[in-house]
Amino acid sequence: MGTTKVENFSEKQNQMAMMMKALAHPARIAIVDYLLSVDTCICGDIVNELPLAQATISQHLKELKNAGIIKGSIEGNAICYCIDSKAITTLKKYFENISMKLVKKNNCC
Amino acid sequence: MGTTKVENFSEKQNQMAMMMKALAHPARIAIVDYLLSVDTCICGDIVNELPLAQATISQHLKELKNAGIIKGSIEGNAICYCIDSKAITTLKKYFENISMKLVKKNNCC
DNA sequence: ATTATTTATCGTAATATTGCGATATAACGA
DNA sequence: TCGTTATATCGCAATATTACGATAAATAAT
Repeated sequence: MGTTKVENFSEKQNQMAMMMKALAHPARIAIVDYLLSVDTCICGDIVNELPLAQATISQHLKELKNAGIIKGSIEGNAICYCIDSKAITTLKKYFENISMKLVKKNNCC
Repeated sequence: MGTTKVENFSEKQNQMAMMMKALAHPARIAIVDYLLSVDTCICGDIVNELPLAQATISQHLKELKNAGIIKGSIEGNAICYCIDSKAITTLKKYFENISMKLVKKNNCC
């Protein structure tokens, strides 16, 4: 136990859950916030922006990258991170679809 | 350690992360899927729909309810659950806002 | 070449999550 | 009242997550 029973759910459901999980932490939301706040996506100073140790932030960035929320490319000494709009579009569509379906329903509660 | 350093992040960031966390599990995505698939929100047969024990599903429903994703009202013997459109709107707007900001940016990556 | 800067990884401790059987609670029907 | 049905809660075991210091790796600057 303790393990999610992934095999019982659809590919899409698992994928959706994975993306949500990547954003299910305030530090990772803060990272996304920060990436949006800067003009270009050339960064490398995320560590100074967040009140967490460098190792911790590196771990959070890895999770965001694994889920496809951000992507990073090596820029000389530092690494340039930015948001992957593809993932955002998927998530946006997911909620827009739910929203649309809810309007069509006679929500009794 | 092991605890999220909630105090270091904004109210909004923590709230956003909490909602995402509620959806960060395939079973909970499946529950939302199911609630959308039925016409009315009068249910009470979620347990038969998912390949998980009743205790587990009850726990997942509790988490969704705590995060404000669903709401439930007692309907005689059973409980009527449905999606709370308020939460969905918040999440939808969050991603629409990111999407909009990304368009305005010269994404270099 | 040596040192500084930046990011990743390892190891580890503390805590959280997942899942389920067992049991409790509460309303319904006979 | 008594059994049935629906949901919640408890307690526990297995596993995952969070956080960080230490250290590694890789490039930049001197």
